[in-house]
Amino acid sequence: MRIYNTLSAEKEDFIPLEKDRVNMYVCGVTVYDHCHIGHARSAIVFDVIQRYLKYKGYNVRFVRNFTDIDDKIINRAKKDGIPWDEVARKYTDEFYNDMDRLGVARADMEPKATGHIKEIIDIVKGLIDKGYAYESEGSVYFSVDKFSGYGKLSKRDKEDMIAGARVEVDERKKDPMDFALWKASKEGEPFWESPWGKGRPGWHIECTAMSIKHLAESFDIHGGGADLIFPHHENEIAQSEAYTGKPFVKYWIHNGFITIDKEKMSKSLGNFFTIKEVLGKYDPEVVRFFLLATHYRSPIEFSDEQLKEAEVSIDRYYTTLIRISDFMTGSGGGEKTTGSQKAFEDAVNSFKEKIQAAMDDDFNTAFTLGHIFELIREANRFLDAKPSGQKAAELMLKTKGLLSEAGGVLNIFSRTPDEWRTALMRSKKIQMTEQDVLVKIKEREEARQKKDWAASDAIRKELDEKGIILEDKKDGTAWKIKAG
RNA sequence: GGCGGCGUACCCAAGUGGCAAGGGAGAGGUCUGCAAAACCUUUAUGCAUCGGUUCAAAUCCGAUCGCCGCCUCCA
Repeated sequence: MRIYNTLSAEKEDFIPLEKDRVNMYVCGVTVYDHCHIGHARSAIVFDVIQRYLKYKGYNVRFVRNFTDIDDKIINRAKKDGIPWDEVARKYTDEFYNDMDRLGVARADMEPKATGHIKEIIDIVKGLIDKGYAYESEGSVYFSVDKFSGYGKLSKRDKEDMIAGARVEVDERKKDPMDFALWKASKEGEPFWESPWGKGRPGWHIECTAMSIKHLAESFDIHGGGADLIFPHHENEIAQSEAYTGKPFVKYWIHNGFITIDKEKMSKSLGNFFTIKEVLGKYDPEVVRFFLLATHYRSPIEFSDEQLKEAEVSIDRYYTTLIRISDFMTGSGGGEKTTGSQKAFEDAVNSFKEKIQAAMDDDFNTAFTLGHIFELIREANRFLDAKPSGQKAAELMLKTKGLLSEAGGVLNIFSRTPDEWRTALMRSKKIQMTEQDVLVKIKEREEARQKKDWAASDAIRKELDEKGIILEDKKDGTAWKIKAG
């Protein structure tokens, strides 16, 4: 398996520190507001990575934190006139609600910064003792100059950064590049007692404390959005390696952004859609598919059109599933081989290998989806040739299993076609009930018996205008929701 | 200004040295009472542009143009 490592800036063979075991830490969210679709991308990307590692047989320990104390939370609390911890609680609940809907699994450990104040203080003390940090007016800063590897993740040196000009000016720091490990609290702000007085943790230190506590001083994978590379992850490396004297993380994985009109979606630009908004228009599976149809490191332009295409693609999957089960229930008869059987068998037999090769190559979910649709095409082609008999049934059953296994890693394609149709009815806000549709189908069937094609077509048209498509089959009329 | 990334068909998007995946849209066809679905054919001798290396380049190297990100809280 190969993974692109931000630290080395190239794809590397994945060799965990401990055989068959993967320790993985992903930066979660700061709970001060609703999550937007960019947060969804990050969560889904690492959810899939975590699922695939488990699928490969690794014993994965996956930690995803919550930042539940921070300036933004304090400001939000002031603005809303509620206690800061209520803000944190509220948006933690919102996060879970969004993630559950998106099919993002819970991590094995989901620690919070405020639950690790003691560990944080111990590390800050340790860093002061080792000479990497200093106290100033009740705050503690990390001295960037003391850590020689500073900049190795974000590939920049100190001079470059200062040349960038926008470096925070703060009288209390010895050097403008230094960052806070512990922040003295102002009047009326939440605080914890510490050797340096009342205060709260800086942003970066919580991840050091929690990853060391719940994983180890050195672990395999650390992930997050690409915007965390600097300063967050760079600072994490500095303080962690200074503290332990050991390499902090072996593989750094960062996902790309979602863009709107080519610009990064962000809170500050205001060009974002919340997860809730998007899920008001599209089924969660559609959102997941849309986000996984592009490689995790590439930017994704958020687009209604692309979301609709994702919906059409998923519909193609479930439509094929219906064809397969129609075939299974109707398949009797003698063995009948067809011309397309060989190609289909090849596709079936090579499928698993292709999927794993795609995922092994830096988690290429887009390529994986390509393979899935290749198999779908072969299955449809095979069915078009009207095969029959035991051998054909076995092949179809195997196909169904393979598709479901691949879908399982991505956590899509896990519903029944009926559930998908119901989900589409909901997300497209179709006004008719299933019962209404069945009544119309019956009416039309009667017209068709009488060969009253005008009446029959009128009903088809009427339903079509409501987004419902009728399909006449040998044993009756089926219906589906128009996707896209 | 420094550092990094991207540019593949009408749209989206894989592919990082060996015949250009996949999805959508378009056109034609098979099937159908008509449809839908599905399948078949078709749509890049071409991968921003110009050079170079190589038996072989979308892929490696150099230059140019365009777009974006990070350097400040950010997924």
